[in-house]
Amino acid sequence: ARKGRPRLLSRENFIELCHRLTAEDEKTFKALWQRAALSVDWSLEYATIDDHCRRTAQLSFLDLFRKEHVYNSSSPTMWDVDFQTAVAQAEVDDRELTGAYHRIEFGVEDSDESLVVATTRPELLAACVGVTAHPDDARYRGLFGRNAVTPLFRAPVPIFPSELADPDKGTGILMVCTFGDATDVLWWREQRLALRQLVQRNGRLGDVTFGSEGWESLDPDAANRFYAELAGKNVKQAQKRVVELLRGPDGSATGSGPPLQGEPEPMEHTVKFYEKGPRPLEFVPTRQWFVRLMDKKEPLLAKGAEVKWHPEFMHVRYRDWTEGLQLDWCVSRQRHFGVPIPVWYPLDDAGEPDFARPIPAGAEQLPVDPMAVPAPGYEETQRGKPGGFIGEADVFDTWFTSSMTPQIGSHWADDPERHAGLFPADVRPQGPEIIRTWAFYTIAKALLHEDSIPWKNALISGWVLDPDRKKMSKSLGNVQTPLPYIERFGADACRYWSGSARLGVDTAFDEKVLKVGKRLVTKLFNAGKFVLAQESEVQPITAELDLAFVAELRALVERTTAAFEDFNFALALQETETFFWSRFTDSYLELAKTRARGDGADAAAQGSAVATLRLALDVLLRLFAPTLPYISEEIWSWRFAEERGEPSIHRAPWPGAADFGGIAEPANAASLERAVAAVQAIHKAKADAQVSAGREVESLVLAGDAALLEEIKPVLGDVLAATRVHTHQLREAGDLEEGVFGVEDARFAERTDRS
RNA sequence: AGGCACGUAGCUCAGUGGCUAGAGCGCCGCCUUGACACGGCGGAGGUCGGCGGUUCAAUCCCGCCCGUGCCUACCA
Repeated sequence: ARKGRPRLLSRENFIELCHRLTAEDEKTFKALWQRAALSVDWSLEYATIDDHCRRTAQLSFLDLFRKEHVYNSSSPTMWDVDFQTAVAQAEVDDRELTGAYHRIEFGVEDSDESLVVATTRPELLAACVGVTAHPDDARYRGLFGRNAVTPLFRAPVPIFPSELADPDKGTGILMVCTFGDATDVLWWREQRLALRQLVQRNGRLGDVTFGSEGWESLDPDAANRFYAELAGKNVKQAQKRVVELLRGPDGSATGSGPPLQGEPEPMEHTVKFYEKGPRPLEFVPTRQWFVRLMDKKEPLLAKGAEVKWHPEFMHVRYRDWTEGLQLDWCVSRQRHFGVPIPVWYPLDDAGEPDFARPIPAGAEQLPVDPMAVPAPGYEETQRGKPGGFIGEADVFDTWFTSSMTPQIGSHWADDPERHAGLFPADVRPQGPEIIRTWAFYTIAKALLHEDSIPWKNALISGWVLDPDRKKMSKSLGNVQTPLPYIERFGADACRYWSGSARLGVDTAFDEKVLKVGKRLVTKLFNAGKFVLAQESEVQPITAELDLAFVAELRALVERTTAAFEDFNFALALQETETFFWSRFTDSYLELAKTRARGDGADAAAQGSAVATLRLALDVLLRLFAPTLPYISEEIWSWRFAEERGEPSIHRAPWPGAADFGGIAEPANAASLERAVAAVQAIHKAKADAQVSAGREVESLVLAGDAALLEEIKPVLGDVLAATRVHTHQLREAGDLEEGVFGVEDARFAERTDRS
């Protein structure tokens, strides 16, 4: 509606354009999500504007209507003058603005007394309907019950006491207007003050006539003369002009000079804005539909406590928001594109709508547009005619539909059996900034419809911050989209990065993490290539080194599974990654590779190593699969897909006891650790001698304490093979650190060129 | 102003009432290794924001303070 341009479009054309645009956006998003390998069942795809969702949202309304949880009323509502629609509390943003206290002298009726109010909104002076101060404020106690007289417009308005007035703010006495802010609305209701609505829906001051009913003035001619200068102006323009008028002596309510006392005094204050709006919200009386929530804080809090929040402290945000609710949920929006509110209103003989007797749609006719279809029991020809009907033109707040996400998925509206099986849902993943909207309204709907929670777990992510730790936003121009990174690093690397972020913790975007992810993918590729290149026959796993490694692998599966079950996918990834890198590729694989190739090993020992390598790859791939779907699927396809008769790793069973059946425990759980320590000592000896780790060793002496030497024996063959030691001796030494080997008298072979 | 979270190596982040506080990146040195140089080995680098307290023992628990982010309130 801004700048008036879209108004050239008809409602129908506008809606048509919206459909076209959303279809394009959907395509883009779907392509991105598929590229990012989101494991979505695309057969269940929906759009919140499609028939199924419109039916669900409208059915939700009808259910709430039947249960009397919704009502329509004409009352001051937060209104965005640019978007020209009502907004809900949850869509409001506070912004710091510089304003100014304007001190304005009022008269007191039938006396020569005066008072000075302080206001930041002098342009609403014509809408002043009262004056109030704190009951204990000695300065003003004598004025309560009498009338003040406004300058310029000479309107007599009641002076009343209110606890809400702060004696320390401004002058301690203030004018009540219809409507400057939420407190004005409160006073207007409590004191049953007059309604002098000045600001119109378009944000401009309307036409009013002082001296007419509701616009009383002691001097209507003067009032109208002044007001003529303001009518039609927007709020900002009107403020400028009214201040000029107040600087003149003519408008004084006391005859003692200009009403404006001194110069306006700049101050900082917070003002409510629609989250997308450029100008402050106004309170404008309009007819709106509301969902009654203010009387349901207790059950809302109870349902919130039933949900398991991850991380737990996010529950506090829900609680704080719910406890702080101040208004029922305004669900009607004055927009073209959206889900229509499925009601009509009967017209009386004079053609006036009876809003107190709305006609709801029948459940069987959903989805329905009351602007296109006649009310039940009426003919289309009766639309707009006396004795006929009109259709509701408003649409729902988008959250009214989005709050039904679990029910949309479970087909609450048309498949009770499916709904019973899928509701409440297991998990809601979402961002922290929409706890007060998406999460809150979804919980509210589940409560109102079925006295249920909508989902058992709420997973609240953190934010991705830009590299300077600032929140990404359009206005800062620091927003990143995933596609360029998917192209540069691959989808798996991007998923590695997002999968590393802890729930509820903000993470600065860092390309380094993508590089690490890409490196992991490459390493997996190479490790997979090596493991599956070992073609010799698989034998039972019996070698001590292999058994010790398998025992560690089994423990890893348990830790990773537990982490996933706790929704701690970052820990699951970290556990698997660390194990893969340090225990598998750096340790076990290096130790077992010679034996697996068959160099000097018997068939049983070789087969044991090959079996272990295959098992490790098989299990690790499946542990990685949720985070790195592409590379794990690729490697899986090389051999396991056919072997297992399961083409996709993503449908293979999760690793568990079945993978470890019949494999014995190692004689010594620390066997792998001992072997690693021995290799490390020999590598260090080579590094000290500045020869490559691959250099053959003619002979060396491996030193260690007696227990250590005993423990190394079962895996010594693998150690010597991995380090290419030809002959060795063991020597008992007491002067080494615990668990550490020493290498003595190493004689390295001459370097030989490999052919 | 209140609430919640965070503050750990140059950077991005793990972590625990007790072994010498960790990883990756970056940095320095060595190794052109046979799945992988997008690799391997070795190394330097930290008063765990500050000050108090509880404890035999605190980076971790408690209090206060400083800084950062978010939420809520203030909106004359």
